[in-house]
Amino acid sequence: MLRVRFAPSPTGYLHIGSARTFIFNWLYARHNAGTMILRIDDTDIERNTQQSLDSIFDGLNWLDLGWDEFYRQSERGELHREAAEKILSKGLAYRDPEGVVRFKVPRDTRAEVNFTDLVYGPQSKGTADIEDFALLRSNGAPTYHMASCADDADLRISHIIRGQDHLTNTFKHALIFEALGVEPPRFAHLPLLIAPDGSKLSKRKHGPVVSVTTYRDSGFLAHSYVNFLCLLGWSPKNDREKMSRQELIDVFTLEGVNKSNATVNFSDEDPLDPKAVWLNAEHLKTLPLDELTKDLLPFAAAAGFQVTPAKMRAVAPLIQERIKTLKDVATVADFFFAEKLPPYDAAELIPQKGDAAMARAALEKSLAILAHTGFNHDALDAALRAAAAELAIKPGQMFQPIRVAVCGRKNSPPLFETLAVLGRETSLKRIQEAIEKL
RNA sequence: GUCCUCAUCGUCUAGUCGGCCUAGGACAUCGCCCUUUCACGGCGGUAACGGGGGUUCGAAUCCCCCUGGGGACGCCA
Repeated sequence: MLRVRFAPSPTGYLHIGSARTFIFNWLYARHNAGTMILRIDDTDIERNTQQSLDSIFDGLNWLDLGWDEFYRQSERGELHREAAEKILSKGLAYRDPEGVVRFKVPRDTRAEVNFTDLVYGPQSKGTADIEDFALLRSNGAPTYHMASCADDADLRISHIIRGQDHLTNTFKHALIFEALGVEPPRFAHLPLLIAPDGSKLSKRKHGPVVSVTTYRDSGFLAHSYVNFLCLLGWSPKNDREKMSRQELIDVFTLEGVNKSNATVNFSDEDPLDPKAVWLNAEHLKTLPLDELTKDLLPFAAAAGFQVTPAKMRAVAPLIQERIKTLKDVATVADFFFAEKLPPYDAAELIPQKGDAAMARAALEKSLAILAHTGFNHDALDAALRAAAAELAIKPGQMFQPIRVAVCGRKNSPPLFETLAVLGRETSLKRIQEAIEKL
C-alpha cells in the first residue's frame, strides 16, 4: 500500500513551495490509489503558533485537495522517545556532556551512506562528512530528525516526497531507519522554488508573494493555481499546460519531475507570476457560468458592490473572457453594479473622427430608440445600426457615445449585450445624463 | 570552510537509448489580421543549448575540468 505524507511545521504560513510539495504528494497518492497523510510536525514548542497552524489550514483548505489521515507530532512524543531509547539501547547513540542524545555515526565500520532518490538518482555521502546529529534534546524532547523518522516508520510511509533542501538530511534519516531496524521509505526530492533573484523564497525578503493565500485573495481559482504549481518543476512531457484535476492525477509521475530549481516569476510591479495569471484566465474561460457566478460574488462584495446572484449570472458571460482573475470583476464590471457611474470626462463621449455635435446627435437618437426598442441583442443591434445609417455616421461612431454614456468609459463588453443586462431604465437614465454633460 | 546538488530562449519547459534539433511548445514581448471599444481568436517576429577539453563519422544529448547557481552542515524543521 502506497502511503505518502505532507509534514509542515506550524512556524509560518503555507509557503507556495510547501503547497507544491503537498500537491505532488497528493497527486502521487491519487495516481497510485494510495493514502495521503497530513502530519503537523510541531515538535518545536517554542516556535509553533496557532496562528501559523490556522494559516496552513487556510491554504490547504483553499487548495481543496484534502487528505486521508491526520496526525500531530506533538501528540506522539512517547513514540519518538521510545524510538530514541531503542537506538540508545542498541549502542547506536550516546548522551553527550550537555545531556543531548546523539546518533553515533558509524564511521569506523563503514565509509559511506547510500540511497537512491527517485528524482536525483543514486546518492552517497561519506560517513566522515556526517556529524553526530541530535536525536533528543537535553530536555528529553525529540528533534525533527528523530520525530520525523519515528513517525514515518510508525505510519508506514512508503514514499517521502519533499523539497530538495532535505536531500542531505536524508543520509541521516537513512541511518536512523537502519538503526530502528525498519526498511526505509523510498525518497523523492523536489527541485526548489526560487525567487527571480535566485535566492530561496522567504517571507522576510519577498513578502506576501510566497504565501498561497495571496493568490487566493488575488482572485485565483484554486485549481488553476494547483495547475500552475504543477508546472513548476514538473512536466507532463507532451506540452500540455492547462489540465483538469483528473488529467493531472492521470499523468502525474515522479519521472516527470525536473532536477533544477524553478524560478517563480514575480516583481514589485507585478507580484503575480504572468504565467499563473494566464493559466487562471484559461481556466476561467471554460468555467461553467453558474460556477463562475458563484466564485465572482464574494469578490464583488469585497469591492463594495451589492450584487444579486441573478444579476451576476447575467453579467458573468459578458466578462468571462475579459477577466484574468476573479478580482477583476470589480474593475471590469463595476458599471453593472454601481447605482451611479463614477465621474468621467465628457470628451470620451465624442466618437472617432467626430465632434460633440455628432455625439449629441447619436445620444439623442439612441434615447428615442431605446425608449421603445426591445432590450435584447438582436433588436438593439438592428435598431441602433439603422439609426447610424439614418444619421449617416459609421456604426462605430454611433456606438461609442452610447458605450461611454452607459459604462462611463471606452472599454466594455459588447454594447448590445451590455445594454440588455443594464436594462432600459438605467440605460436611458445614463444616456440622459451624458447628453447633459455635452 | 566541508559536503550534496543543478546548469536549454527573460520565465516555465520539450529534447527515450547521441543523428529526424538549421533546438519544439507555453508565458511575456513586438508586429499583422479579425473587430462597434476592450477582450477573445488567428498569423508571424525577436529570443536559449554557460565556457573549455575530450569520446565519436556525428553531441544540447556521453566523460572530465572550469565557471556559475541552489541547498545542507542547530538541543529549527
